[in-house]
Amino acid sequence: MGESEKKNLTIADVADALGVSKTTVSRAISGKGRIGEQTRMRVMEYIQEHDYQPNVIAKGLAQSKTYNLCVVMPEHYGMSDLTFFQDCLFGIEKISGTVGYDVLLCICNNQDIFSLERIISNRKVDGVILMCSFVKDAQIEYLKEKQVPFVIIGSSDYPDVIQIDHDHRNACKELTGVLLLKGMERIALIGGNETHVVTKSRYGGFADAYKQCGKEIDPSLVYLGLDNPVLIDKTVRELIAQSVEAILCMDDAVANHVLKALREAHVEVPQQVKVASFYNGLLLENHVPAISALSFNAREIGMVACRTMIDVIEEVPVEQRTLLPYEVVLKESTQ
Amino acid sequence: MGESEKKNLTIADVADALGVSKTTVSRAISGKGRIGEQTRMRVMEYIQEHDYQPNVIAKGLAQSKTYNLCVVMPEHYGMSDLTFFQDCLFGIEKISGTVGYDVLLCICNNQDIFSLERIISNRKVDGVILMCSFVKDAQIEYLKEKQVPFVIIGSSDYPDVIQIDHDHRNACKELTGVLLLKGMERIALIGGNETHVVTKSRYGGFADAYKQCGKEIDPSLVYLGLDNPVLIDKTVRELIAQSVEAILCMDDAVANHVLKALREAHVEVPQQVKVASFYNGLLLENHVPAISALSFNAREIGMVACRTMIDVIEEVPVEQRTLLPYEVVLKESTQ
DNA sequence: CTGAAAGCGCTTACAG
DNA sequence: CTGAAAGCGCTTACAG
Repeated sequence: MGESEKKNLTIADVADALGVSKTTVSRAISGKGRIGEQTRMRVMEYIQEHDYQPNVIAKGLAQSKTYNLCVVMPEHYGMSDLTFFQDCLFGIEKISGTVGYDVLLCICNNQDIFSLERIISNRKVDGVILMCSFVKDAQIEYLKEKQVPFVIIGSSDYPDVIQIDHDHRNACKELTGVLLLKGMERIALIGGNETHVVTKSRYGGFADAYKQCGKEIDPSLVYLGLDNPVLIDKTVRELIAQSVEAILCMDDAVANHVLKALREAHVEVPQQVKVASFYNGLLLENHVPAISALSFNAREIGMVACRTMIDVIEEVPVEQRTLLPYEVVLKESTQ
Repeated sequence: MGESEKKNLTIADVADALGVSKTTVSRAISGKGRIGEQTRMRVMEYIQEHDYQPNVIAKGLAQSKTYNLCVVMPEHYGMSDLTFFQDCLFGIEKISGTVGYDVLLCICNNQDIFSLERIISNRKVDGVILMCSFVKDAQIEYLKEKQVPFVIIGSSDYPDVIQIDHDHRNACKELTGVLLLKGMERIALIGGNETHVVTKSRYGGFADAYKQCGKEIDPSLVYLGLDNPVLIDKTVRELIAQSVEAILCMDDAVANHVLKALREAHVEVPQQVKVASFYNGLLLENHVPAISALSFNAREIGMVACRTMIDVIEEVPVEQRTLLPYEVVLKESTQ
């Protein structure tokens, strides 16, 4: 005690101190290979007392492992994705930490996966988690080519990719169904980046609800790909002119703008027009009136994705696709 | 070509292929040590053609380096911090990638730095960047004790810590000054987490402005530590009753609630009360009326912090404190 | 200018 | 049950 503990202990140090071989120490620590209970105890005790910390990098080199996961975030994000990615990331980090893996961050956009390529060719990770996937996805194509284990958060039409997703389709179906059951005839659907796979799922759910009720979608009320406030404003005014009864928004950033446009046009929610969002982030949290929306647990999906990724790395069998539950939260805006 | 390139090339492979020693190959690649221009070229050519990728992990082990940076994000965040952290992170990643470092993510709160301890004792990083620091900061104390190189984004009263910050104090002084110069007498200041160092800086700037004008702060108009909508609501109502002329908000999440409370009380901005924010995120982006606010470049501070961290690691001298510029953006809400 | 050898700190057949 | 030795893929004095 009181020693200047500048130098880190190595496995050789503890072997020497105990008069055993490095092999024995290694075995005591890893639990692999036969070893006498006595010696094991001695080693563990010494290690505890002298605060020996194995060098994970060296261990990794010997095992051709890194104990790192790469998680790739999209470079471009909107206000509402952001909290999703953040919470999701926290979920990933939470699990990875508990099983001794670390998270290496990678920022990509679908046009430029240079950053991902660097990390992979540097062999810095054992697997990668894609937080965002696209209809045509350069990341997926690259990872498949390089035969790097990966999972995606979301869905994908690429074959053989391991997917962890929320059940957006059924969620959207259910929320749309609620409005349809109220007898609404003129329901608009707006927003949604069409390069994202989730946009297809959401639209699919919307369509499913119509089909189930035996009604037809009115294509003139569907505006996909609206990605800026000015367009949304304009669209909302058009919808009002067409005496729309309800507006479904692809996410709460869209909903936020829709609500603003409605307010400016002095249209009351929910009295004159009902509004709901297909994704519920922090943005609308304190809105008055409270906004009906789908609710997904971002942290949970991160945790499940991470668990799955590690299973893949450690070669335990996993489901090809796992679908997580959702909540339909009906509030004032659809009443 | 066409070969199944399952096995990665090693430095030994290229040495063999070229009939030189591993030493020579290593030197050709690293540029360190004497080496004939001829042989250097031969090595480089071979490497290029056969797409040899050095194993960064092995290199690191030999050099006792990791080529990883740890960036720690706070676990708890508000809507307005979030875009800051995100952009900042992107700035860090941008620079780190270009100089061959990767970013290891760590989530901490000031009570629980377990995650950071794990990464440090696993020796997974060469240095750490703290994106958020506290008046009493367990992270800083730990890193100093362990003698791990680190820099912080923000300011700190701990001795000898390398700080990269925006000049919040002068920024706040300037914005407050603008209102004071308009002849406002009753300016309120609200919001701000008092465990954050930046809250002190902001308040300091606010106070500086008063001092410069030879006026006195009215303590009954200062509400620090307001961290929830309900409290903000209540406070805004009190302020209205006290016929406040302007409300300065510590950040735009606070501003957002203030604006909402004002709207509900049918108080017009800026006609009856002026409003401005000391931090400008995405949240107020499209607000009507447009909100005056301070503007800081989060991506830039991330880049500078990362550059500084790497300089520290590579032992090039750095400034103890670097202060980045700000913009005071005056819009409708203070006119 | 070039190379043989030891070393970074672990793991893991192989032999006893 | 335990250990000597080779190996993971690099770097770097040291010697020539």
